[in-house]
Amino acid sequence: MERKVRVRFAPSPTGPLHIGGMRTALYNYLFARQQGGDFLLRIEDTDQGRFVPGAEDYIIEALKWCNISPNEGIGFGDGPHAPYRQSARKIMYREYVDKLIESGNAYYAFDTAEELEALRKNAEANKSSFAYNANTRKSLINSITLTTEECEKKLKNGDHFVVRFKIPELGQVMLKDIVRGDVVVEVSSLDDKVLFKSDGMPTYHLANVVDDYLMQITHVIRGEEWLPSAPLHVLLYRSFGWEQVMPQFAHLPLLLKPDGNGKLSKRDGDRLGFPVFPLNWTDPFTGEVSSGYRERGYSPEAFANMIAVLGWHPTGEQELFSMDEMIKQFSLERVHKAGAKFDPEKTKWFNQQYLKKQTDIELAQSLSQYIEKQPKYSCIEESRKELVFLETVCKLMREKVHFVHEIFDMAPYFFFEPQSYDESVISKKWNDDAEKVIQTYLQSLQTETEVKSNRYEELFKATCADLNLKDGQFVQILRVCITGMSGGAALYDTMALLGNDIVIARLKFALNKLS
RNA sequence: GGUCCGUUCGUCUAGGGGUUAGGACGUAUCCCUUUCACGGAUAAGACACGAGUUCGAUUCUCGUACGGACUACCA
Repeated sequence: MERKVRVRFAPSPTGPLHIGGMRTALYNYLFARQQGGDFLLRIEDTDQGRFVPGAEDYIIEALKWCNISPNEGIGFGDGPHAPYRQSARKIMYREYVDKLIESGNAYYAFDTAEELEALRKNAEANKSSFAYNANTRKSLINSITLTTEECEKKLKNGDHFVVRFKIPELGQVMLKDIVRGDVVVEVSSLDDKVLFKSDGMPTYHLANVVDDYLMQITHVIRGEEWLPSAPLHVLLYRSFGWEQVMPQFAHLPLLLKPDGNGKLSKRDGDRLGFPVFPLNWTDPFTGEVSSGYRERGYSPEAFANMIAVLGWHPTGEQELFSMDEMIKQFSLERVHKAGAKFDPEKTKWFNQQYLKKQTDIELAQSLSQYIEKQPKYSCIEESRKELVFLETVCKLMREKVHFVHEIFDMAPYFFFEPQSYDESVISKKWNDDAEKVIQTYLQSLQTETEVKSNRYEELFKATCADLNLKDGQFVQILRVCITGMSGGAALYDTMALLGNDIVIARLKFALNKLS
């Protein structure tokens, strides 16, 4: 019988999600939406020692920002399988561990962490390695080596114990992975992983399998770092007798560092100057702030598009995909096998592409929000904060930027009176002729009212012609006098927007400063 | 070390037994343009290596090299 597709994103709230985690969430979401299935968010907080305040809220906020909405789970209205936080499901796991112990697939182990650590160190010193497995469990302290009485006594005593999975001695596990094909592993290479910790909490392996079963998950889409433990998970399903409803696996390629090798980590962002997180994050312990894509001015659509094509691509040469297009075209079969090196440069291009799709007024609204947060906001004249003004600014600047905020950052002359003038242009082009041109132009402007863009141009050309000079040589000078800068928006349009009074004032000021 | 995964321009990728191996980012040059951009055009730039299968392999198989993940009472 065809089951309804149900997938989950199951992060651990140990810090902010980075772009790799966001991509995993996205792929789960795309797949669920395309298949008409469910997508749920489950919080895997079985390690109480790694709890980080705020991390869970961060995850929810990041998903919402990116329009990756689970239809079930923490932060999204829960659902029929609540609770969706593993710490709140704690009591359920014990029942399942007991089943495994009863069926002989798991056993109590009483070795302390220190004892095992010593064994590991020892093995390392001998250039070998220690694993709790079929060979070594016979000589360690557990319910296999202990008599039933001894074991019960220890349990009754309240001695600390863990429950370990008993890996079969012989055989192979075959894992069918949608991305990678069949992966075969000898069970003898696996070790007896802890399923149930001495603090009464399950480990990831147990909780993940039990919850996926209970929540009727059909596809496990997760990062490649889980591939090595996937055979264990298969064995777990088998031991529980759940193999018929075992989810299909799809292990996603890793996101790699832009420089060198290795998987992208939280540190790389600060080191290389680009965000690795969707949103800003302040570490609650150190106060350290890591920057996010949202705060850097990326649109969520651009962000989603850019992470989606890092490891997945449909046939053809399309690069830009709306969320709906991605939902339509996504397929796990077309996810790459190899890891993708993250390229921070290309992210800017993606944002630019999405910026181009926005209307002037939409841009003006975003720009307005940005300007309000500027320290010099109060110095800006009121009329230049108005949307109609900003709309024209955006119209003039939109082709020149990757981000809305750059409109403000790159073109301060729309908001402030220039105080200094680009030295490279002045030193090269400011001379007696230039002064004469600006002087004459200023005079003719003073006789005009309501000057339009093409009139500014006409007048400037006429001014130069009257002086027997070529206008082309002096346009740069005019630009610098008006804006202070050597590059920027279409000059005469800029002047028209600013208005004749401002233009005259700026020319006077410049003449004063430069001559 | 062991287990597993991977390898097409610098990067993201399309392709796939016979192709001038395509696109995008970035880089360079040119055109457009009074600037800066946008846009357009052009250029440089890749099938890791060695065998095998085959008339033919970048594509299939096997090795080698290189890279990566995992190897906790973390997820």
